[in-house]
Amino acid sequence: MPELPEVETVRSRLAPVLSGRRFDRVEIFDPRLTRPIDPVEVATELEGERISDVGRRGKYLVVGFESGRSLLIPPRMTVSIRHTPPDALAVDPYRRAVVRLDDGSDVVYRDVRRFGTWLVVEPDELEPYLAARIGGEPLARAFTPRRLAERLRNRRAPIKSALLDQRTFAGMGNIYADEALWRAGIHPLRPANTLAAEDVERLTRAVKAALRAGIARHGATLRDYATPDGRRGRMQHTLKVYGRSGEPCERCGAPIGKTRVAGRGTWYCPGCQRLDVGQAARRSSRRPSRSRRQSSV
DNA sequence: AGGTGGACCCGAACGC
DNA sequence: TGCGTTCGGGTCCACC
Repeated sequence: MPELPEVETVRSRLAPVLSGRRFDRVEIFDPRLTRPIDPVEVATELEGERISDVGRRGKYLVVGFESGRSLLIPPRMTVSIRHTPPDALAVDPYRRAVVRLDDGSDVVYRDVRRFGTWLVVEPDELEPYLAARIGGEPLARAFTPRRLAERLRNRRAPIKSALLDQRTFAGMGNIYADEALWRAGIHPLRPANTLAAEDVERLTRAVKAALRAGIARHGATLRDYATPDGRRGRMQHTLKVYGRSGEPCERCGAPIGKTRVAGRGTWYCPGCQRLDVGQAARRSSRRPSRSRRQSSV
């Protein structure tokens, strides 16, 4: 499920090869992709547009054109985007769109579950559209413990629910939320507004570290996700808790547990992500030095 | 108003 | 072996 690290990996691979290229021919095979707008209308609109940049906001891929328009692509669950020589890939039933660029190469868009969408927005529509849906970028300098604390202050929901809410900040999904909470030593069910300043500080660092780890390994390929050149990510090999029920926590040795939060499968360490009060004292007694614990985050 | 759960999708995993 | 059922997960939306 593409989250920020996966979308960022796709963006960084596509940007150098797409920038300056023109959409020569656009074929959309699935009307759901552009619903409620007619796919032929969207395809016609896109043909002739020249790409100025390939950006990202949260989990949205943002293809910017020289005209000032943008193509917004949230990959949701099962999208993969490949950049290939012309007609290089075998046709498969989940191919939803193909763009032929003016250098003859193809951008092939695949989506098994059809949750992904394409939306063309005018220059003045982009920011309002995004602002209504997502908060700030967690890897930006402006994402500080103070900022995060503000976003969590009035929220009684479990901290994991708050992390999955894209308006808290943009880009967390189910995998990296669990990973960040493990790194911060915070139980996923902890009410967000009960985090102490120190907890929020650790969580801020943990969020950045978890996302950066994902980017460094080109994302996590659990099933459908692939980089634009067709390779798998490597992050799935180094996840600390996600999908690891019963395996020993690498920090305290307790078997990783699984529960359900906000309707999502949720993995955590019952040993070092305690829900009860007094957890901070117990946790710090497990680790000799504070600086060492921070370095693991 | 904040929070929760169903709908949308469809392959994989599971159960009988 | 084969079939029906359940699961999962990002986002929107109805409902509490």
